[in-house]
Amino acid sequence: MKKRLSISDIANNLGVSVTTVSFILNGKAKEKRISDALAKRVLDYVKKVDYKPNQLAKSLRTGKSKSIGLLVEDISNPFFANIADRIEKLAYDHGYHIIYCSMKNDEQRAKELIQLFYDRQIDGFIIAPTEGLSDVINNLLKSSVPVVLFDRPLADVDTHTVISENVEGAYQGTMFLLEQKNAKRIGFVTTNSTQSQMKGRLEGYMKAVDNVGMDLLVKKINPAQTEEEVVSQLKDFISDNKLDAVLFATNYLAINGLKAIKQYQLEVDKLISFDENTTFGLVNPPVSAISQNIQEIAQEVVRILVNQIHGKLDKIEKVVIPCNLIAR
Amino acid sequence: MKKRLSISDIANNLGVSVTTVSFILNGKAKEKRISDALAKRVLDYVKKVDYKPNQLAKSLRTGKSKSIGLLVEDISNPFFANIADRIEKLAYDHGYHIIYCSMKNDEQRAKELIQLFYDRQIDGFIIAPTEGLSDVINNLLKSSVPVVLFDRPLADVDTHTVISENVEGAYQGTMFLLEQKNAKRIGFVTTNSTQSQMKGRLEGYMKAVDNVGMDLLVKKINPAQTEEEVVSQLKDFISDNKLDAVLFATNYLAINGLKAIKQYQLEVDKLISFDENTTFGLVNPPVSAISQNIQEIAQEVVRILVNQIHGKLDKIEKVVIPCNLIAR
DNA sequence: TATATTTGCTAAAAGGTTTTATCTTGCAGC
DNA sequence: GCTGCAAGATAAAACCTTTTAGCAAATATA
Repeated sequence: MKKRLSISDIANNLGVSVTTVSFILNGKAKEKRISDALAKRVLDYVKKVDYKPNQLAKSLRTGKSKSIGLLVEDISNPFFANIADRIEKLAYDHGYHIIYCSMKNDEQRAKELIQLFYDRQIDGFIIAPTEGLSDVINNLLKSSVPVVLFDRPLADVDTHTVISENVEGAYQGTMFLLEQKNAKRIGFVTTNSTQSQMKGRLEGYMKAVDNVGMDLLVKKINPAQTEEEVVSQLKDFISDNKLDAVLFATNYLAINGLKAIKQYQLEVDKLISFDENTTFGLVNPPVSAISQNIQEIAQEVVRILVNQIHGKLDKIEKVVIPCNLIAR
Repeated sequence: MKKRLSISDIANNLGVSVTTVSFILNGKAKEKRISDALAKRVLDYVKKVDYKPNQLAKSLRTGKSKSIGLLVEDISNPFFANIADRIEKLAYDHGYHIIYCSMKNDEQRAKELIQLFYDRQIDGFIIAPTEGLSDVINNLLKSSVPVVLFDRPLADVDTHTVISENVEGAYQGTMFLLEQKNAKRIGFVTTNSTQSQMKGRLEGYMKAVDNVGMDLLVKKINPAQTEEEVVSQLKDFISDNKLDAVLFATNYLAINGLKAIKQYQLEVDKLISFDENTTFGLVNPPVSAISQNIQEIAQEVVRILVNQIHGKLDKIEKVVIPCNLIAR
């Protein structure tokens, strides 16, 4: 295993000082009055031997690591997977790379990970937080570490956030069921979590239903249950309440709803869900979608974080991105 | 912004040497004959002030970073997203964390990323490679960097690999269509890539069809095309060849096949696809699946890589994991 | 009593950068 | 012949660890 070249190897081999090589490599040749001739000689040699600086040493010295920590609940959820994919690409274009992690309901582990990332001098964090994370995120902020939250803000954390227009999205989705689908009894299925995006969606549903004086029909599912339990509860909810339409607050619930409908041959056929899914047009009944604008969310998240890292942000930004309704 | 404590701050504040603190912190107190009293004093103090060692400095000194690079084609593909999720968890249990990246057909970028990860002294790589990556991976191996490939080996790269039993899986899938579904004309849809997993699946299909002397009906799709083009080609393939059954070599193709079937109301109703998808039971016609054993693949990948990093592996391991047939 | 050995601890180098402060030389101005 | 300044380069400190080699005192051995 060939030992890697260091900057001092370069300096020795060329008979110049380490400082000089460093200046040239960092584009400070002019500023530091290194002669063009020498600069060229160094650059040529560096290219010839394919020298690459040790990033660890660089980071240690500068305190910057050119990397961003991305924490989501579950990378195998298509919404997060897609957004991770976009964020990764955008960050790369800014010269940052992503260290990601999924937290999977394990708060203890999430905290450890944030600490771990912090120990690696990560330049900033992008987090779709769970509720117990307020303290540790506030600690980051206290240490002036840039943090952007997305998907859901935390009530007691005051930092940049990028979220979807959940209330309006759910409102439009419900109105779609009312006006286009002529629904009479619309159920709303959500989780028992108190995450803000879920509250927003419930609010939008309620607003629309209240508008027309329809009954509020809400089911809160505990996602910790087995799939069978969830499916069976959804069946009961749909049939007990004689629903002809359902708004699902998230993808995962819609899919379990479809399973219930198929398995128990339920009548309900006017469905809409938050978050698009490639197969929503293929299932029976088809599922319309309130689609979050993933590309735009990713763009804003990265823009804000990078600006903040570069110190170009003075006030806290709270961005809200509209959703698209995909009618089916 | 409070400056972070360093080990020398600890040493100064306690009036002991840096060396001593380091030894104690690294559990070498006994071995280095530090008195229990002092060890306790240091540990108590470290806990009290919540000191965390700087991982960069640690890595710089030891040459180990306790991190693993995971490179896949596209993290938003559910197969990769799920496997990434599992790998991440298993690696964490071994004290490693994952730096992931999706390469998105951009070979140039993939090469840069591998170099970048290498520059950060990543302890090992897990890669689902594309074909142009042979050289750069061989370079890693030449520098004795541990590498495990999964999903698809590369013909000209000799390292550890974990793959599914593609030939057998496709064979069983085809036999299922023949024997259980009583299929008469079975088409096989794959991509135009020459990746080894695709070759294996084709081989399994051919073996089964040849067995019974049926016609070979194969369509190779260029995935660079737009969705409409793909859907339209699939429609032509299915209707021109009067297929009554189709085996899709991958998830993405099956979904486009379903779109073609729905959009053009095709007759074909005996479908099976590589890779499971939550909605395959909900669509019409339902899609059976040749499901790769994601948990086991992740386990083997991590086991091999960690062993290799720890120098516990002398020979090259080539692991093949069976698939499960999910009949619908 | 003199010599080994053990105990308990530490100085300093090493790892590879960046950056501050400084050094030498040549030249212009007077 | 002196001063001041610019050009062109560099030595050394700093970032924070780990680890080698070794020191001083106490204890054991002969």
